[in-house]
Amino acid sequence: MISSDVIRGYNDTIILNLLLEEPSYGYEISRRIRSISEEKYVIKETTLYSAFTRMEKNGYIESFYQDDIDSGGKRRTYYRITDAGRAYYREKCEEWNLTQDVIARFIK
Amino acid sequence: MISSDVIRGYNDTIILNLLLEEPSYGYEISRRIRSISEEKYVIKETTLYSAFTRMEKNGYIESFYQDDIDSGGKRRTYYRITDAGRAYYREKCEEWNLTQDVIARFIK
DNA sequence: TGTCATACTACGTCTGTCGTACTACATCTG
DNA sequence: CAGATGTAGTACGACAGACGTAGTATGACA
Repeated sequence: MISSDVIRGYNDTIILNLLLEEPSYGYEISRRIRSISEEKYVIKETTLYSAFTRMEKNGYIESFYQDDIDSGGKRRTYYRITDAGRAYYREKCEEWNLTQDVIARFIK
Repeated sequence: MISSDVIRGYNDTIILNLLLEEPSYGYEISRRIRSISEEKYVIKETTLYSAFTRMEKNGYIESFYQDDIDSGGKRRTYYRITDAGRAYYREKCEEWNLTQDVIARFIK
């Protein structure tokens, strides 16, 4: 099991990747990261929600409220990726590929 | 070009990798990282030297002084990897492989 | 003589993650 | 009916690693 700390700097990218498909909210994002990573990575709540705040401030995502019927009319904060967010995601993907390549030269 | 920040947490691993072969000192490590990465990664001096301090404190490396003839008898601080350092390096390599695999699932 | 390369050290700042704790509602279980 | 568990967050302070800036000191080279 991995900690958010070793993924530091790429939590935002992971979240944006999931928001590419459709708007979502904290708890769902959290569960999806967990299942996609096959339980290898469980993001901390504080890490997740502070990423939302930061990314909304940076204009990478936008929030809106939605009262879902299936959860007994519970109000959730949904997030939607913006064009700036999509651009940032692409940049981070390129950066990641470079980084990965560099680190690989020093790892056995 | 990559910053030390995106490699955060793996600078120590990179340094240890170079020390696996033979003891070395700051400036040389710096140049080797630069050349091995083909100028893609240039570690900051402060990052490098604080990594030395941290790793010596953790027992992963040991320092010794050597007055080199080829550099006009200049005194350099050399570092040598310890057994604990080798073990730590192996752990970090495994962690890296896991992390890489997880992040890859969220990167296009 | 001055600039460049070498070889560091000191100190304070910043960012992202973490730990802990707390709220609130719904559903499930004994 | 109570209490545990799952859902869906918020608040706040601590911490570690990287960064920026600056300064020291030596030797080589032009």
